[in-house]
Amino acid sequence: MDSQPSRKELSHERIVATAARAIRRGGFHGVGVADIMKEAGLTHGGFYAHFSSRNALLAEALARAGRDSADRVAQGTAVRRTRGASALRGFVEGYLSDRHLGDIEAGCPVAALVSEMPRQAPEVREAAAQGVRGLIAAVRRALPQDAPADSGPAIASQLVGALQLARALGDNAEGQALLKASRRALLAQYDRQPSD
Amino acid sequence: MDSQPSRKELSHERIVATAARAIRRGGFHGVGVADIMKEAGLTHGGFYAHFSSRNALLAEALARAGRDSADRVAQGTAVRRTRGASALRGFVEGYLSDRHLGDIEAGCPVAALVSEMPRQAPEVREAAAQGVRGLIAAVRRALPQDAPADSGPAIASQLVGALQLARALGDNAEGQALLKASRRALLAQYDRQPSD
DNA sequence: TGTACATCAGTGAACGCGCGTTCACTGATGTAC
DNA sequence: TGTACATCAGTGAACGCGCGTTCACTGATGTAC
Repeated sequence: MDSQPSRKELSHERIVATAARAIRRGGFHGVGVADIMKEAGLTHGGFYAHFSSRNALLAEALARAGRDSADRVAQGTAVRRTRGASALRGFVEGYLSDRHLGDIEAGCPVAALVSEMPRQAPEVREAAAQGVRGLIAAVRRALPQDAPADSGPAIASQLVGALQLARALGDNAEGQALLKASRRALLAQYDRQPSD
Repeated sequence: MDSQPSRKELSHERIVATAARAIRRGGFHGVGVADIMKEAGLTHGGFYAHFSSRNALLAEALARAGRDSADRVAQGTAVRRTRGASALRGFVEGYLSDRHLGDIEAGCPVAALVSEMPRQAPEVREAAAQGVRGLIAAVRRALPQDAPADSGPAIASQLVGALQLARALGDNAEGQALLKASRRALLAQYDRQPSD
């Protein structure tokens, strides 16, 4: 198995990881092939030895961003659980945290990119749809067993929407206030142990 | 008063209206100055007699899109109210309708553009923040007087998020199902006369 | 263990293209007498 | 009412620039004997 990644595989990996951050920071249109290659420590000429097109990289980077972000969210949720929070509370407080508000680059790619998704090429859209499905599934996993079936998509919508609206208002008091209001409303409705 | 708009004012108006649709269709990066001017029946050379920069147009177009969309939503809500729906139900069913799902171009600019907003130039961001505030205010107006203060931002988040996630999944059964789930969850929580 | 050669990953110049912006000019509109 | 001129809105060519993509080449890695 891939115990010894080749030099090329290492470069590929590095390019994808760089792009995964870059698209969340600058949007799908925001960063060019040359920028990404440079940030990965390479020159742009070698790009097409790794990817058949710019869109192929975008699709791969989006999938990668989704995995990275899911790991991060799961980790944050776990930490909050050890402090006694329910799974849902842990998830919501992590996702709608001031930290996530400010850290687009390492945050949820769905929140960073959704409104651009419908305008992407088919291969990118497919990766985007997978990202959305993955987020909904993650929310569902954090819900109690007896939660109504509709609440997965509904909560995912609220999480994504709130983070985006807050970011549009700015990483400041106004944005943070919106985040806090959404956290409260969400937890008041779905969580068994209201506090905060 | 401006009873007789000059020829130039008419052109200006036409450019802004065209751009207001174009940015929702193609995103802030998706349409160029020349495209918009052409679609408005002009040549691109005259652009800078109307706007100091491309960003100035984007800001104006965004504000215009917000007003147009608010009018449309208010109208749809009014129609639903005559059929006996509560203000909130009318609002939610209009905003999360299959029609709105498919009609990005004439729909809510916040849903069409939020995730791109934080990456825009200051003047565009300001118009964007106003759009978000306007949407939250519109939601608040549709809420019963005794609704908790947090629910305005929370519901606005859910509306914007759901429409976007549905669009990312596609204007098809999957997207429509997500929309329906969100409608249900929202109305079950906030509306007094559950049905559907 | 060392040499000769083939393979491979990455380089950097070049391409065609579309973009935002500028500007000298034209033709239409409106005003002065 | 008609002519002469000034103002104004819009035209179309041109600019510099950055982008995605291609390609001939280089230097390093790995294999054969």
